[in-house]
Amino acid sequence: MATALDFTQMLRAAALRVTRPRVAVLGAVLAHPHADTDSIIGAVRRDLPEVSHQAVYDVLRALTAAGLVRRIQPPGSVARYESRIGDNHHHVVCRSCGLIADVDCAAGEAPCLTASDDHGFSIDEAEVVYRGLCPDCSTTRSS
Amino acid sequence: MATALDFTQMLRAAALRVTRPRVAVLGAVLAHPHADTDSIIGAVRRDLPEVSHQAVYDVLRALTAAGLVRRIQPPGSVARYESRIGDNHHHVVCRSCGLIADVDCAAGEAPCLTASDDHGFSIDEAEVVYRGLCPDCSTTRSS
DNA sequence: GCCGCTCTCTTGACTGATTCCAGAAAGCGG
DNA sequence: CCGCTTTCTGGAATCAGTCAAGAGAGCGGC
Repeated sequence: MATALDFTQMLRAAALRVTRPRVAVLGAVLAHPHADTDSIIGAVRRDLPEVSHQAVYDVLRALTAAGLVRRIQPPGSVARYESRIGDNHHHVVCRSCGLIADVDCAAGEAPCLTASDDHGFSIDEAEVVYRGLCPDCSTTRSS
Repeated sequence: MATALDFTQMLRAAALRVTRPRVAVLGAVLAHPHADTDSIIGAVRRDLPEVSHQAVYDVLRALTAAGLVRRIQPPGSVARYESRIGDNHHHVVCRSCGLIADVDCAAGEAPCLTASDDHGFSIDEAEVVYRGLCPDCSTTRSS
């Protein structure tokens, strides 16, 4: 498991100031993939009870801008953050319970990045959201 | 161009009551693809100045449930509605100006529906959002 | 064509996530 | 250790979307 020291180095590497709230938020995101902002605030406050939600929002934005975390916004849900970055993976969202799981890109690389007709757009990223039922909900529903 | 009569028939076919607000909303969505809720309210009020935003939200939900329109929620934007349904197409969103364009699925059918590892999920839909710069913003930025 | 049932629309208040602001506090380089 | 600059705190504001109650309107049967 990553330690506060690792987080410190990650922050420094991104040219960000190292503060207690930042280390805590970074640790929370690493520890809870796909956590929504509220959960992150809760996790952070277990270490630092006095952090304001404001600080968390601000830190998350800074981390996102620095590329240390990625922000995902599944339809019908609030913003979530994850720490797997740079590997072009996508997400499955359960229609019933909202569970999110990581999925590697269909062909192992980035086939979805190429649209058949790009309308003159210069596309630099593609995000894929699969919708369906997670194993649990699927079982419950069919039984 | 579709007429109020066509909308009436579409509503009846979907077993929905035909009301003035519904015809107007359906027409607005057909006329303005990718419009956000506010724009739709505005468009509807050009015909029926007295409709409440509530009615529009309600109608949009009814139309979505009936499968007459599709709701899309690009990250960083409010909900939008479109009338192209059932053809598995996706969207390009301009990072700079927010413009949205339709894109047919990369391989002409539905390759993106198959995830390499579905974690036991039963996937029934995939939504792809391409991110990039539209021609206008691309030109402006590079010049 | 009229009646009544039921669904839909209007009005207005409310929620919950996110953002804006100003001042206090804390990290970093020298 | 100092001072500058960024960051954090606390509180208020915004904005999309939702909830609720009562008035109004479509549809099916007569």
